[in-house]
Amino acid sequence: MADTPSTEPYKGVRDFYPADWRRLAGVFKKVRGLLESYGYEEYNASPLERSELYESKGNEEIINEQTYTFTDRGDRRVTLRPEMTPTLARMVSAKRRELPFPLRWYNIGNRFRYERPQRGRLREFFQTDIDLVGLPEGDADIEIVSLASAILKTFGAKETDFIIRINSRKLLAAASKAAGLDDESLRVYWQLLDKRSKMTPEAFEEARRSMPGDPLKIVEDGTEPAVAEEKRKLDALIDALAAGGVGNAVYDPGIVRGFDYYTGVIFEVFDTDIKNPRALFGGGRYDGLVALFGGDPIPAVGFAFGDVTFIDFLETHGLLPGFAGAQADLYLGTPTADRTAAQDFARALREQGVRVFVNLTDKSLSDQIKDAVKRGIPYFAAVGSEEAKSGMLKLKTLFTGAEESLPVDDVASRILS
RNA sequence: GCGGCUAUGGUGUAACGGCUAACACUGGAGCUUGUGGAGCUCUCAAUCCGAGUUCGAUUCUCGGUAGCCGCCCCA
Repeated sequence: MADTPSTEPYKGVRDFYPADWRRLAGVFKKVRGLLESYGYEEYNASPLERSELYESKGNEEIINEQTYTFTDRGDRRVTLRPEMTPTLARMVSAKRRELPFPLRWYNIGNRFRYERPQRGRLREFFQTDIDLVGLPEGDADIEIVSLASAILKTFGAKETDFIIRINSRKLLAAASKAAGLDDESLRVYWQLLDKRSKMTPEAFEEARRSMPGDPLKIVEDGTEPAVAEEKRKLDALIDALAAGGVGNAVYDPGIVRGFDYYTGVIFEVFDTDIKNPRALFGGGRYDGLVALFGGDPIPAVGFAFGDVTFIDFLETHGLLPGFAGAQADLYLGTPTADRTAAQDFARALREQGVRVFVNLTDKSLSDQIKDAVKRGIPYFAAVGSEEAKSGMLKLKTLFTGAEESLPVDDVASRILS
């Protein structure tokens, strides 16, 4: 008994039964439709990557403690991808001479993080990554932030349901330089900014005063020319977004983001519902990442969002579509063990695009109807010797109970209409 | 990595330290061999693991494990 395998999935990962997967796949389908309407193409790669891909960038603690990393039988160090951006940068760099820039690429796939599961955080989750590669700051940033907004709106979200908080790494860097902070105090200051939303205003002000310099003050004063210039560019971005129909983007000095590779605009999208304070989307400009593989830098901007927080958001706001669906349109019942007639009908109907399910059990016809109802299949017809002879089907609409006799050639158009 | 809460059939719940661990739903079989979801009957199925206290532990204690919720971190 001790060796009986558990039916539980591995810690922090999920099983997707057909009803679960239908829901998730339905959301993905809608996301794909929106992205493709903007000319974005889906790419993909293996979840297995060389560990070195993550070691030259990002943050040491994340790589060492928060990834699935192991050594394969050939002594190669392998990591299950925790994010897609390095893979994208690697792929872009590898074919930099032949790809038609700018690239509009997206990927929907699983990511792995070795950390303790809690609300909205699992060890495997699905993430959508959207990137625009090969254009400098400016219109590309506007398109990317607009896309984030468009995805939410295509699910029916209103601008009052979410807010886009924007900051700029260049602005942070210029202000920090002007404030004369050394690297260590800079790190502490950015951490403080990151925690601002979790602090009371008084606590934040007090912590801010205890720092050796105050970059935020320099931004607010606007007297330092280099800082004022970056702030002006950020304001221009927000104005351009508003002009393009994205009215809920705001400057937020508390947006910092954890990764070192961001070089320009950074942003996060939040639910305006205070019960759900987690970031829904996050991203920014990373102009230096592709150059890590050699060659000239290729500028890029993008963002990503995970399925767990996204679906939480949709549910919270009553925006999750039903995605009601059944495994088939028509259930062909078989009164006897001879199912050849039913199979013949099924083949003909499938060629006309009907999803047909043929009963293969020995259940009574009445149980077969119950089975069809339980499965949510909308139409039922029994096929036995009578039907084989006449070529007529008695098509029953299970939802209403109505039954009509149709020649088999008319069944497909009736069901699909 | 740190802390809090929880753990009983597949699911949701019940059981002053004391009888054969109860109920509902679900699953299976039947009433019903060419047409409905109901109803009725029967039936499968559980105290997370390991110590301890006790005459006796689902119940109390400790440890482990798992889940949830926070913290850290967050690509």
